[in-house]
Amino acid sequence: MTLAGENTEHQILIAAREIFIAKGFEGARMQEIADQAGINKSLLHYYFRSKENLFDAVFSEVAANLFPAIKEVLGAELGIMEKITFFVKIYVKTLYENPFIPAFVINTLNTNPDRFLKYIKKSNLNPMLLQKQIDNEASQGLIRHVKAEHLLVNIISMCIFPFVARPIVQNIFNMNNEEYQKYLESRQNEIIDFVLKSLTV
Amino acid sequence: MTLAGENTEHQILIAAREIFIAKGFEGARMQEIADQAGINKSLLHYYFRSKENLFDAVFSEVAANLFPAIKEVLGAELGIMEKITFFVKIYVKTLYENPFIPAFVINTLNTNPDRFLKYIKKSNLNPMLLQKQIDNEASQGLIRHVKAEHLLVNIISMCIFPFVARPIVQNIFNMNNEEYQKYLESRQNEIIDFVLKSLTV
DNA sequence: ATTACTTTTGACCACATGGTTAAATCATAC
DNA sequence: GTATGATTTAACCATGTGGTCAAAAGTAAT
Repeated sequence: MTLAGENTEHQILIAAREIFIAKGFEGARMQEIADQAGINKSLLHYYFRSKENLFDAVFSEVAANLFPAIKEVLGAELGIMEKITFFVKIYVKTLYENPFIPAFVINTLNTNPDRFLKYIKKSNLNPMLLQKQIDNEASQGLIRHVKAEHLLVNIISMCIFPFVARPIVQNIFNMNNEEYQKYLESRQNEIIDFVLKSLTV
Repeated sequence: MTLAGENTEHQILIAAREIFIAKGFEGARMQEIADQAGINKSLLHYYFRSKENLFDAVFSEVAANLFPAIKEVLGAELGIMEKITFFVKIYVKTLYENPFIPAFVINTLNTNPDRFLKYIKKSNLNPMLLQKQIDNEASQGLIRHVKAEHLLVNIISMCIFPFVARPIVQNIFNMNNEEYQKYLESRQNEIIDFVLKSLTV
């Protein structure tokens, strides 16, 4: 593959990513992706045989970037409290920079479950270790005892939800866009506070 | 409108609801809805002029059922602790009975924001009252001080997320379907615990 | 039974969609 | 510069889509 080719392919992926994220698999149009990439529609099929293939290329890349952050932090050499603090900060920041990805993944997850199953690639995210650490620190009286599958889901829920349900939340609390940005930022510390307080013995 | 007509219209709405929830607006096919309802495709257009209209009828009904529960509980004559307990129990139960609705709403919200805006119908959900109550109980030393817009979002996040991200969560924690059902049930008390512990002074 | 009206159907249409193909253009090596 | 292979394009195609329409079937009153 020559340089021109690689560049084109990259342009296509960028364009496809944008369109697919905005409209989902069914809502996206090959022509629109081509326009966005500034190329002929046939080129899409030249580089990626079909819409499915193109989507897969986009989705696998997007989905792949969702887990490493979690995994890395959870595996770090830190106490639970510090891990949580680190995780929330990193995760919310990541979401802040890619605010539409969670809704895209959730959408794909629920309307094309089969398509998603290809990428489950055993996330290698082993919650057993986290549970061990929790049990350990709990027996030392540092935190109260909780189940990892609840703690982790609780934290991730609170991080992600304001991004996927933004219009609702924004409306209920009567915020304009600027205020919502600030709200999202302020949630970092609020979530950390909320969780740590809850873990206090 | 005769009885036959009302019945047919109802059948259509039931079928449309099922298909739209499963596949979203773009993914749903009028023919499929007609088949599901056991009628001719033309009848869809006879009762609802267009796909948009049919979707609107479905969505407004589905969305409308999302808020009253929240509103009712929040307005009740209960202390914060009791309100939270009640709310989580009612809400998770509702979700349990309609597990695909949150993803459907989130999907619509994000891929067709304009379509959603029609239904914002000032939810009448006034968080000011909740904030007043929080401030009040906090000054009495019953709970610590928190902001309503964070507390409410935190609680709702933890209730909804496991339903919209089920495949991911189920995979990470290696649960089969039965185990996930139990997990969802067990979350009721876990969430309540988590929140109440966090509110302790 | 006839009339007037609503409900239901099958045939049809215009158009958008994903995809194909053959030719044109571009690079690169000789 | 010419031959060879990769890249790009324009013109098409088959099919699926939402939607229309006129006719058929059903319903109820007279």
